[in-house]
Amino acid sequence: MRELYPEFFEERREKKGERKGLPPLPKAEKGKVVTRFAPNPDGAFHLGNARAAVLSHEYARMYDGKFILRFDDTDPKVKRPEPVFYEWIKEDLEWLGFRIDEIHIASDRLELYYSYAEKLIKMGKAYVCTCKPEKFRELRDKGIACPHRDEPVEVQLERWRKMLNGEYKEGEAVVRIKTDLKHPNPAVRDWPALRIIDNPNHPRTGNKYRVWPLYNFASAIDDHELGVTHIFRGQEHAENETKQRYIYDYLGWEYPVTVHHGRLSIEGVILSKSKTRKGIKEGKYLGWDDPRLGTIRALRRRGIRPEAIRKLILEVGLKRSDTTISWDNLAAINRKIVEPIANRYFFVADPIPLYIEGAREFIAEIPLHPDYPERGVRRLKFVPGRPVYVSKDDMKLFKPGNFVRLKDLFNVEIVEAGNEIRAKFHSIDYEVARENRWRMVHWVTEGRPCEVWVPEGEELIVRKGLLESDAGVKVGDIVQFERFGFVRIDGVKDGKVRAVFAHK
RNA sequence: GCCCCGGUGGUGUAGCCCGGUCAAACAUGCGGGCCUUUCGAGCCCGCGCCCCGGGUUCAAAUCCCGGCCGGGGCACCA
Repeated sequence: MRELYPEFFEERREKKGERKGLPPLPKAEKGKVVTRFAPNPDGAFHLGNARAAVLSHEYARMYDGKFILRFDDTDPKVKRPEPVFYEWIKEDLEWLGFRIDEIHIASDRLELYYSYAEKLIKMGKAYVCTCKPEKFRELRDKGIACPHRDEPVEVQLERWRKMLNGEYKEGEAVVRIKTDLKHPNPAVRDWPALRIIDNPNHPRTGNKYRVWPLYNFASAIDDHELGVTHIFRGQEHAENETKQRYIYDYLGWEYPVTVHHGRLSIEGVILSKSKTRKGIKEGKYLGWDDPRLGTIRALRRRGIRPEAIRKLILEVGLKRSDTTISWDNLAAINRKIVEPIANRYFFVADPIPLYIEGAREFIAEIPLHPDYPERGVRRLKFVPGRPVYVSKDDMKLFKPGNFVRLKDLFNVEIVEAGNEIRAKFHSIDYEVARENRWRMVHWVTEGRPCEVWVPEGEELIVRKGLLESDAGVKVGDIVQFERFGFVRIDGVKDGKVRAVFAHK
């Protein structure tokens, strides 16, 4: 069939073919796409945020456009920004391989928001409401205008001045955007745009400003002012669009194209900012880069490569439903990237001495990477009378009468197995082990102390053991501990090595 | 309670807009085999999915209605 009518199958593939990369973006023109990523610097950047960031950046590049990083740091109180996170977020984005074309910080732009607030008040599209919050909510739920809504512009401007000059205290006045009071969603009705914070003590502006815009106001204005054409954000923002569109309509602006994606999480990895912050405070987590966490820094610390994160997010795409991917999935992507670069070493977890009788001195030469002999070898020296160490994990193989091959060394017969193991030399050749299907184990002679941190859900398991003594590892290396898994070297101190487990 | 979204193998996606070529594709996972001085990588074989019920139609994963399940929003947070 296929041979007779190749065109037929060709055509079919085109119509229903595989999607390569991201689908085209609506209303996107080469060179004119502007996207942005707008985090609040109140915590570390994590995989969940990375979805919006990667999509935004990827599309900006796909269309030769511009990618903007904007810090939405307009809440000095509830979600307080911290100086360190401005730096970290930028670093993490760069680590992911992003080219950031512009950086803007909302807290630098307060005067801009003020000018638009005033403009909207003058237009009669916004007003200063001095209702108690509960009172307003009550009216709003009934679809009734609050007493301040329809007062003349001069009165509104006077109140606005009082907000700015401090005559109103925190909680006493708020600027609201007029909307349809009968809007089916009560949250949309006359939503708040700017509020007062008495002692903001903002990390960047201190107490210079007391009137702060709320997210929907600042974001709506900035997206327009910065020329953003396409917005990618989580579906939790879908209803904010309804609110923001009022401003766009009043000012005659065109609303950007929006894509709402679902939430992205990884099974068994903690993402929540508040949970993380709490855990750190209580000493449960070591910090924002604790390997159990899903922050970009934590993933990096575990040896996850930036390409893997990007590829994962692109694979998940723009689906609107939430996705929880399994660690296996990320691991599979990462393994392909890391496998060719990771040199091999023997790490023996929970070492047990193995005494061998009848063997001569022998030096095992093992390639650093089996596929790249040019990288050289490591040498492990066996000395008669001195034990080698094997892992307790392999204990089931060490039964008297069993044969095992010490990888790249020789074959032995187990004589006795307990807190230490006795064996006698059998033969050198690998072929013998292979023909008899003897299992192979890794080992070290002296070894240097090494511990591997293995994150498992809420637990961080520390595997202590011995790493081959001459292993030339340095911090940041991603290596494979043979038969154990891929790890990233996290610290080397006084010859002691600490590694963080990535995956098998 | 009200207002939005979603629901394709164990997991993640493609296909749905424009019904047939979809007893459904890709990746991962799992089982088995080959190869290999790693239980790694690679190669081969196998397993496994259209939430349910109606309707429209010659024909439905795809369109319509209802149900069920899941997520999100309903802050002077972002």
